[in-house]
Amino acid sequence: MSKKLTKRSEDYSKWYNELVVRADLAENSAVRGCMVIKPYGYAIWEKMQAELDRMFKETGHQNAYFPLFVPKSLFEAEEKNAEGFAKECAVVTHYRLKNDPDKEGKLMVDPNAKLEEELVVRPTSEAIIWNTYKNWIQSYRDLPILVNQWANVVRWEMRTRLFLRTAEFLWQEGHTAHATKAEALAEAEQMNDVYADFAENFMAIPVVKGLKTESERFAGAEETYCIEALMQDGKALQAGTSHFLGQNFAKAFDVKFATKEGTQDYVWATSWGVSTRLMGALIMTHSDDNGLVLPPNLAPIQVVIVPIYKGDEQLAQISEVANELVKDLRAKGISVKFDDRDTHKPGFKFNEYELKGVPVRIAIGPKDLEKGTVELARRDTLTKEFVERTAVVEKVEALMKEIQENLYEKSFAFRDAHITTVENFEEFKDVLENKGGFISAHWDGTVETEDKIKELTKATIRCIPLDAKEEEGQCVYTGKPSKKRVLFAKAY
RNA sequence: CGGGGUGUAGCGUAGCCCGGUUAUCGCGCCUGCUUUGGGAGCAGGAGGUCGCAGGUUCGAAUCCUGCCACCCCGACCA
Repeated sequence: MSKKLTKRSEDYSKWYNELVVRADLAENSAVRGCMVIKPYGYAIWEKMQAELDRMFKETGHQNAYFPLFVPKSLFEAEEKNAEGFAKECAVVTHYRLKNDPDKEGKLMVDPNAKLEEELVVRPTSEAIIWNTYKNWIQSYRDLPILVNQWANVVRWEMRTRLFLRTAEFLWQEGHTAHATKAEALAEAEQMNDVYADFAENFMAIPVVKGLKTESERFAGAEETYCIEALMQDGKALQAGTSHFLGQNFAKAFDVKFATKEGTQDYVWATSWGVSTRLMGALIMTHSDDNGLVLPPNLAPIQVVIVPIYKGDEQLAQISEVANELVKDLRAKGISVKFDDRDTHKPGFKFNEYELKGVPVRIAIGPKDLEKGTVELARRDTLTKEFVERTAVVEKVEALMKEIQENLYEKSFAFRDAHITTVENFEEFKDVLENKGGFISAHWDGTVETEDKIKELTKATIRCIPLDAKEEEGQCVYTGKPSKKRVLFAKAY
């Protein structure tokens, strides 16, 4: 195996897979379609969780936990939701194994231990949660309920890809109940804004906020808000969704409440989620041919210090300087690793930390001891400079902000350059084929046209941007009148 | 589930068509010495049910049959 990664330009999928594995983020497991998230990858996910959790709580939400198993009868209560997920459900049918009488040392499913009712392993938790909410809600005084759950879900996908689509994935799912439609709608929109804020300001990933078309909408939702990001290969990635569920689940699970006026009404609902798929978005937005590039906000290690030395005596001298730096940087809340392993050479370490996306690297060698400097390297620009030892802490502190901003600006510029406005179908196909990215075009609003375009080009409507201007135009495919442009793209 | 492909050491592979000593090479791993400012060099070493089962043969990684697993392209999809 070559030491260098496959280049992005050569084979984007291969580059992605190699990067995920070699940067120590995750790997395929022995279980079909399931992935092992390795400690380094999980540390990044934990940072994301912590920030999201903070944002949820800031907007009044609390965490709770609901069962992994959903009895089939509950699962099928909301018909559209059930239908939408039916084809990818793992189902538990038995509760016991026994020794196989025909095969020594082997086990078999005990046919006498068949469950009376099958249990669906949750592909999403609306059903079990709304069945529970029924018991929690009697009056408008019980509302709103603003609950989030951190959990794993299972969707038995045919084809899987590390982080982007795995049979089991980690996510958070918020499930809220409200007394009015307006309040529920505001909640759905608010949480989509939270996601956008998180993606852009924390992950440095620019996103388009929008609404899904009817055919792309969550099964069981009245309206699906989403954030769409653009990957470096020109394909779009749905990074988060927030659904206005109307009264669909309240009706399916008979959740009524007494209003202030003394009447009975069904509860209004939302649900919203982001998953470990965001890790995929992170990787495919910022990384380069040398490996992962992490925004400082997400980096488990923000600064790594690599000593360059001959002999124990020199290492001791360098360690003294390094340890002081570690202390000073930590005092500023910066996470630092001093890599004094004697088992690897500096050049090896440089490449390793680049592969892992550590934002800033400090190298200290004999020359630096002499001059009172350190060598400071940025992962995002791959530039190096010598900095006075006394100025390092201040410099690094500034770099944390600068790199975070630079990554956002870089990906914003790329995204911006890949939103192409087109007026006719020839142009549409040409841009899709040769340039990629989002295509801003008029659409006549029908499912038929959307399907036809998908069939012909593999592009789907990623969203109807929330900030789309009213303008008179003609559908890019049928020529029928249209009042707004929508964003098309090939998607992950 | 349809169409195509692949299974050889931890990873990536040669050998297979045309059967024949001890199964090739690279990375990684172990030991020693020399090294250390961009993935070290040299020397030595360990590691294999050639996916599984059966068949043909004096002899099978190689040929035949069956099975299994995985990958790619569809359908599905956060």
